Amino acid sequence: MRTPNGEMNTGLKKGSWSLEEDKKLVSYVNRYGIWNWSHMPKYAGLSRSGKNCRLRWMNYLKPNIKRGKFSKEEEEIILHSHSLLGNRWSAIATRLPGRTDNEIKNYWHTHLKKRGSHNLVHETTNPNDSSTSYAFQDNDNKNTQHQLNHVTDIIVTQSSTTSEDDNSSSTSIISSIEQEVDIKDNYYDIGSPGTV
DNA sequence: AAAATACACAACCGCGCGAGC
DNA sequence: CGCTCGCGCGGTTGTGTATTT
Repeated sequence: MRTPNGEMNTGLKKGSWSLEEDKKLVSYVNRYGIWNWSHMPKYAGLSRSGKNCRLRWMNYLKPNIKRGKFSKEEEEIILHSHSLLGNRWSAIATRLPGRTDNEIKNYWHTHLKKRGSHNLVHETTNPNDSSTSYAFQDNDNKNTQHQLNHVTDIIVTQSSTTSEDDNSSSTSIISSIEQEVDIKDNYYDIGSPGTV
């Protein structure tokens, strides 16, 4: 979109994808599968970089990708996940089957960022229920973010073992997120020497 | 009706990580 | 052990569209 139909010195096309290009990529992947993104475009007859093809496939052409507006439930999941994981969009995306990290990231920046995690705290925190106070009070808490990186693997693993087909309810997902909070809390209880 | 502004989203870029040599 | 390559991720940008003035 940046440079519609533009071309670089490398001869690789950039910018928006044409229907023809989409068709080529889809039919190639359907026929031969994904084996090597950097070599694939040549065989698929595309003047695109492998990276470009991968991005297009992952964010737009891949089967089962959900398009259109986010539901209230999805929104909730994003807010919850973001409060836990921060800007780890790919991790958040694993909780929303059919949604891509890019889509979630865009949605966050355009719809949810304004509300921010502060709002989430206000929305979810029950004064009588301290268990909901896990939402970050400070988005810029980089140390916390850094530490959270270590637990994300656990979280993602758990997510993949939790049944998560398209029909899974948001409440079950959110409750699994809340279980993750326990994991996180335990992690902090144990502590990580040398890291502050 | 036209211009200005805000919003939404596809796509690009750079970086880091892991695997293979 | 160090280097190269490919992949994936997150931040950011640019353009089309909608809304407001």
